[in-house]
Parts: sequence; C-alpha cells; structure tokens
Amino acid sequence: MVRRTRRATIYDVAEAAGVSKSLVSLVLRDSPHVSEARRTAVLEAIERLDYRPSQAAAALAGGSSRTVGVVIDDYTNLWFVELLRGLQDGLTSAGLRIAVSDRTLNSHIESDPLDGFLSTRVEALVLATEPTASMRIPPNMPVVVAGNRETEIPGADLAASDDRLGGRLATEHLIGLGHRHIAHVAGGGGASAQRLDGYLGAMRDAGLAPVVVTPSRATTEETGYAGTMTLLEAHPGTTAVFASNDSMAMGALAAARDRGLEVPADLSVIGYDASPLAATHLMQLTTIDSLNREIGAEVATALLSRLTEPGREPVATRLIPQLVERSTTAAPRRRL
Amino acid sequence: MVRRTRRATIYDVAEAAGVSKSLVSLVLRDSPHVSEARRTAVLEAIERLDYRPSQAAAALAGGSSRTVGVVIDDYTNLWFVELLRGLQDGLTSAGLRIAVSDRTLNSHIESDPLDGFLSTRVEALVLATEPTASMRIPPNMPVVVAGNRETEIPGADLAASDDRLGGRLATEHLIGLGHRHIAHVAGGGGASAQRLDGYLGAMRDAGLAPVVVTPSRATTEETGYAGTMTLLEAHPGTTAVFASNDSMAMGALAAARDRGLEVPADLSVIGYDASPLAATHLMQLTTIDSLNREIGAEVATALLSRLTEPGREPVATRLIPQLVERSTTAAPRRRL
DNA sequence: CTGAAAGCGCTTACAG
DNA sequence: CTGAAAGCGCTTACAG
Repeated sequence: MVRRTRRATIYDVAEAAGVSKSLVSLVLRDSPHVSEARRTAVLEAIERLDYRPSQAAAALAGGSSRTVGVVIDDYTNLWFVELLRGLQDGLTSAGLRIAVSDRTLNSHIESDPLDGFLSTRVEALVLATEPTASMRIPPNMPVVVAGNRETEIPGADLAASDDRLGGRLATEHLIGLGHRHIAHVAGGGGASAQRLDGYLGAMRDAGLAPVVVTPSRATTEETGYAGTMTLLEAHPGTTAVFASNDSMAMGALAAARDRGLEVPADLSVIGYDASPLAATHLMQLTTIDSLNREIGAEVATALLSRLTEPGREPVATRLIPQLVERSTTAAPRRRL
Repeated sequence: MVRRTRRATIYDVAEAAGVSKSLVSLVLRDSPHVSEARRTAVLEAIERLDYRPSQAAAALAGGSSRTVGVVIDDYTNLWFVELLRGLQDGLTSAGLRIAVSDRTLNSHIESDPLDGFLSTRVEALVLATEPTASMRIPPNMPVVVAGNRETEIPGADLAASDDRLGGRLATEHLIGLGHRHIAHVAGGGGASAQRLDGYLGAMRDAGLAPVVVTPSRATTEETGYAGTMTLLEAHPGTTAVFASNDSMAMGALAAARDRGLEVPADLSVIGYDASPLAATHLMQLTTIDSLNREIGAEVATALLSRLTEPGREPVATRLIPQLVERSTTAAPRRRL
C-alpha cells in the first residue's frame, strides 16, 4: 500500500534543530538576526528532513504571493522566450517568481484569461500580448505592458523597443542597397502598426512609392506567404520585401521560391524580431533585433520600482532596435 | 495616493448574501446540498464583489493544491505545445490546473528543477523531458513520463508514441520510394535512440547498409546542418536523409542547398514530430506525426487514474505514429 | 537575539 | 440543509 508520507513542516524542522518555529521562519527569509550556530543547525535540519516551505502557507500568512503573472499570446510565437529570460533574471533576485499563462491555450476554459492569476493573488501583471476587453484588470493592480500595443492600459508602464524606428531601419537598409521598389507585408497589432509607420516614413523621405499588403491581422508564416504571393502578382517589379516579423518573412522566402525568384539576387527579404528562426542556416534572414531580452530586463525594473512606489507616474521605456545583416538582402540585380 | 483595495473574502460574500461562510464554500465547490435560492444569492454576491477565492487559502485548508507540474525541456522546442493542449483538455474537467516549468530557463536559478513545484505541493508531476539525477523526486509522488526517455523512473507511468515504429516508418517510406543509400542523422535522448533503432531494423530487413551520424546530443537545426554536411562529405552517394526530428531536418535542408543538391530530386529529406515548422510553405517537410496531443490526453488519463488509485501498477501507453507525406521526399533521380 | 500568540482565508468534519 | 469550531503551515508583530 502506498502511504502519502506527510511532508515536513516548520515545526518538524524547529524540533529537529532544537529551536523555535519563528527562528526557522527567520532563517528561511535570510534574516540577519540569527546566530551562525543556530542558522547552521536549522539548515542542516532542513536538508535532513528534505523540508520545502509550503508556498500556500507562506503566501497566506505573508499576505503576498511573491509571484508575477505573465500573459503571452501563444507558445508558438517565440518572441516571448528571451523576454521571459530577461524578466526572470531581473525578478528572481528580488525573490519574485514568474507564472506564465498562454491565451490561446486557455481561451476555451476561462472567460477571463486573468482568472487564474487573480486567484493566485499575483503581485503584478506583465502583458506580453495585445490587451483585450475580456481582461478585467483590477484597479490598483500593477501592470507592465511588454511590446508596443494598440490599446493603452491607463496607469500601466511600458517597455518596448521603438518599432517605428525599426521599421525605418529595415526600409533604409533596403534603400541603401539601391532598392527602389520596396514593398511591406504588414500584420495586425500595435507593433506591426508602428513598423508600417516607420516604413511609410522612410519611403516618403526617400521619395519612393510605398506598396503595402495586409493579408490578415495574423503574423504567421502562412499570412506572410499569402501576402507576398499577392504582392508579387500585383507588383512584379518589386525587388525587396520587408515583412512585419520573422515568421512572415519565412513565408515571403517560400513565396519568392514558388514564384521562381532567387533570394537575394532577384528579391531581397528582411524580417523583424531576430528570432531563433531568423538565425537558422536555412533562412539566414536579415532582420531587426528588437532586443527582447533587454525589454524583459526593463519590464523587471519597472515592476520592482512600481511595487515599491505604487503611486508614481507610468513610464514608457523604448529601446533602440538594431539591424542584423545576414544573407537575404543584397543590391538589386538590375536597376529598374 | 493609491490604496490597495482589500480583496473580498468569503466572509464578505457570506455577509452580502446573508448566509454563513460555510455555505459560500459549499457553493464554490458546487455542492448539491444547497438550495437554489441561496446559491443564487451567493453567486450574485460573488459577482457583485468581484470575489475570487484565494488559491493559497484553499490549498492550505484543503490540503491539496489541485495543480500538476509539467517539466519541459525548453520553450524553443515546440513539441510540448500540443502535448500541453491535450493534457489541459483532460485535466481541467477534473478541476486540476497546470503549472509549466522550463528547465533551461530555470537552470541557473534552482539546483533542483522541481523545487518550485515541491513548494507548490503539486499533486503529480509530468516529465516531458529527459529525467536527470538532479531531479530529486519525492517517494510517492505520482509521475507520468511523456515521450520515450533514456532513464526509467521506477513506478512512473509512461505515455509516448512508438518511436521505434516511427523510425521504421520513415525509413520504409524512403525504401519504398526506391532509395538504397539512406542515411540517418541522430541525436541524444530516449526518443532519438528508438528512432535510430527503427531505422537500423528497417535497413537490415531490406538488406541495406546503414549510415549514421550523431553530430551531438542536441537535436537542433544547427546539429542537423552540421551532421548532414559531414554525411554528404563522407558519403556523396547518399540519396535520402532521415533526421531525428523536424528541427534537424530543417538543418538538413539547408545543408543540401549549400552542397548544391536539390530536394527532393537529388536528396530526399524526412523529419520527425510533425511540428508546426514542418507544415510551413518554406519547408513542406515529409515527417512522422508523433501524435503529441493524443499523448497529452493519455498523460491526463494516466494521471487521473493514478490519483484515484495510487497503488496500481505503472502502465505504458504507446501510440502508433503516422507518416505525413509532403514535398521533401521523392524517388531518387538516378539509381546508384 | 528568541519564544508564545494571533491570524492569513479558506476547507473539513461535526453538531444541530 | 445550515452554522460554529478547529486547523492547514506559515509570517508577523510583540513581549521578553
């Protein structure tokens, strides 16, 4: 018969170490007011009993879950990975842990994607997704938005890179190579809107005619493929395509191949995000690095400062994106 | 000044609804022993006060976190996404929630990747990663392993697809197309070992000479590229490559291109996993579907049955993988 | 620096 | 069907 062995509690540790329960609690929270001898005794007892503090009890008694909830779009869109990394680096030193919730995965279960987090009593929310009306954010809940979004959350901090500038960088890179017929395959959402804006600005400044297709709000390989096919059909003279993110650029690469165009000789392609995908041997994609890890670090900073000073004015941090030049862009084969 | 408004508790709800606290608790847990009138009153009060039960308090009082911990390798390797989906579908109806922990992300923080879960007092563990010695799994903790692994966990259930059969399927597909010089690019871990085994068996049965390269334990685009380059160098007569997963196959595609080989005319490539990557327009990769969503459902089933009957014998479920034929495999251009 | 007490917000028997 | 009581395992003041 399997008997569920009761896990050790703080009482067991105290008894084993020959101290009071409060002293164990102090050791757990790294209080300096504990003699070295007793600390050692407690630590030894913890090790020996394989004691792990109960998060539930600690949260309930301490009045704080020490957890921040991160809402991401979808596990498939990998931009969040580096963001999480930066966030975690910044938060763990403060003793905060991270809980991740993916909207698409939970969409059929909870009416409000925040329900779970609210029951957990998260200390703060990180929104790495487009905010929607179905998210009922409690008043006074600290919120940091990661990445540029269409909807603004009143009172929330923002950490993002400057997508307008990035869109300009991408476009000017192509212009600098000698391209004149540069098209943009756009998607939905705040980041895409700014990238489009940067593209339009750079084209205008260079006296070039913009060509934009927006196959869908989605920014997937599929929509990138569809958009680029439409584009090449309607504007066969196009020599360069700027796709709103790396996944779409992957589709653009496939469309070029299916139209019999060589990249970069016949068609240059540039993406956005500097995702792991862009770095593969198969793609070798020129892209714009949106510095997601650094954005994660900025989110952590904003979070910690807001937790200590709840009343301060919201701040918006914008990092400067960087061009990452690889093999999918080059001078156009022939001037048109 | 921002004042943290105290969240409503069960007491507030009871008072607002004009009932006792216990009655509220009963309503929350959907007890049938509650009159309709009172239930409605409670539900209304909950809505009005925007009450959310405290997970910490519920877990502490109830002696159960109602959470299962899922350990995955790495967010970048997307095979877990469908697994989670299947798992969640099976678990939420039982009132269990899922917490995900990614090993690489947490590796620099915790010595034991299970630490967080043990503090949360998860009811069970799902291991969607290769178990390691650093994971100290408490005795009597229900464990289900997802996918084939090198190391066996005594007493754990297993849900996986038959990777040996899948390796055979992939190889026999190539043999059936007329290939004779079929190489395998292998990786580390239990699944890869079985896929290799299936390849070796099929080659032996067909009287063909196996050629295996194992560039690394890692199964990434990078290692797939490196392994295929080595392979094509050493065995230029190779007409087909079976890569141990889709990421490696992506690298194989890049290697073929860099060696000036056309796929599938000069070189057929088959992957494994039927990941979203394989379905892209750019890759159109022939692959083996390992049915990850169904594996997730099987994991859920095993978990629920073990939770109700802790003493039962461990079971191993193996699903039958399926060939997904796309554009990267064809008959060899010329018989060698 | 250390110990006894109260309490966090629930659930769980246990009377009525 | 309903209400008062105990207790889950911690943290937090508060005396000593």
